Amino acid sequence: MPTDKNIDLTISDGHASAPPKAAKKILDVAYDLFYRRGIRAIGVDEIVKRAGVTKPSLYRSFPSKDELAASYLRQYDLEYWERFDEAVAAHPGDPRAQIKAFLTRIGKRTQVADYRGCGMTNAAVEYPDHSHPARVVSEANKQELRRRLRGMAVAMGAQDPDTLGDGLLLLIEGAYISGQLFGLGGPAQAVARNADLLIEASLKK
Amino acid sequence: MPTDKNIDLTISDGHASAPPKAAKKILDVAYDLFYRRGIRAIGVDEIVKRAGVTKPSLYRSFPSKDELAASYLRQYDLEYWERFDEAVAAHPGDPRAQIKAFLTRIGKRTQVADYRGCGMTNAAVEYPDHSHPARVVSEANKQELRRRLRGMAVAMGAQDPDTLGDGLLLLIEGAYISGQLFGLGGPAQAVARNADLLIEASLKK
DNA sequence: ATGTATACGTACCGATCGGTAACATTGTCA
DNA sequence: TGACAATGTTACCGATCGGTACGTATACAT
Repeated sequence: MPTDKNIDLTISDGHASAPPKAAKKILDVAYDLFYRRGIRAIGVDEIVKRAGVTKPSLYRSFPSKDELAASYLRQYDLEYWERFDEAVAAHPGDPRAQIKAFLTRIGKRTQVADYRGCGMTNAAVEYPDHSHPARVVSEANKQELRRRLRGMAVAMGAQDPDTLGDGLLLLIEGAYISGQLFGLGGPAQAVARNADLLIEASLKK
Repeated sequence: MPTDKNIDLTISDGHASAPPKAAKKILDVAYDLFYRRGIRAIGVDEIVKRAGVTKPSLYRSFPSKDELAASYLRQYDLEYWERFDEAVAAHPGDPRAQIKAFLTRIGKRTQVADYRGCGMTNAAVEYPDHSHPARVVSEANKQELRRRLRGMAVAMGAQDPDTLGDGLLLLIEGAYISGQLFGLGGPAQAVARNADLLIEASLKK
């Protein structure tokens, strides 16, 4: 294989600062593989092969496969809140519209073949042990989601904000899971509609 | 086919007339291990060791580990619909109360330490490949759940029964997942309350 | 040019994975 | 007693698992 090491060293990087490039390629490939096929299903050999690097390179940047999985989820966490904040920013001061926008987006994303749900949720299912590095990241992400949803339920003026926030979380998690269980035409496409019904029923009258 | 169906009808009492069947012990142990710690996380060696049998015994009763996992889920399916039908039978002719009973039970089950959610859901997360034997069982179970919930939504007199049925399914799946993510005090304890709110908001007026 | 630090590659480790071959032992029933 | 089916015993297979010892190449500052 003529994988010349000089051709793709710089991926149109802005400046000449040189954080390790192998680490980025590894994390990118691991992200894709872990998300699509599951963490336990992917071996480190496949990661380094697809990344065009070698195993020692992986273990110089990451202490273990478990820690690589945690890094994958930390990256996932960043992008997750980016999407969340986009929905929030699109409707300033209107939490109900923010939720609707976020859920509509989720509902759309679930309606593609081979949708794989939420990487955080999936990782928690794969690693029941609460002390696993990947699970720690996953649980923190979900705690934060709960916190935000309950806060938005307060801002919406719900009679029982905690119950509404938790109800929205249940609908969201249900969408992630049933999206990958049912594929196209599944229940996840109804998540925004149901959330809006639930919100309507939960407001102070 | 060397292995017959081997459906147990062991009398299995204190007398020496019924040798405990290896297949049953294997399936019982696999059930417990697969459910609590995940299918991919458990090796066949651990199963046979805990079952007090040997590996050839496992492979005389089950063609492969994947098929053993499918058998585990078929057993899970049986017990799942037993619990479902119990809630239904407790409130004849009252689908709303049936749902409430079923969801109250789920909400309670989630409020224990180390709750592990739904074995069907977990298996689907562990095996994204739709052709995997375990996933086939899992998807069939969820299709049936969707069918029943939509039917009950019709019987409740919902304005849009399919939407309500799917909304209930999302809440249920959300409870399974968030139950194992949050543990005690998590959002899953609010599943019955939210389902009732959603039902109330979905009925014809 | 040379030292030094960093990035990378070759080759390998022991353990475990799912699965099997060949044979010995047991209990049951005819 | 003989036949049969189920299970146990031991040893083994190739593949893959996560992880590492150790030598080599490149970059840069002196």
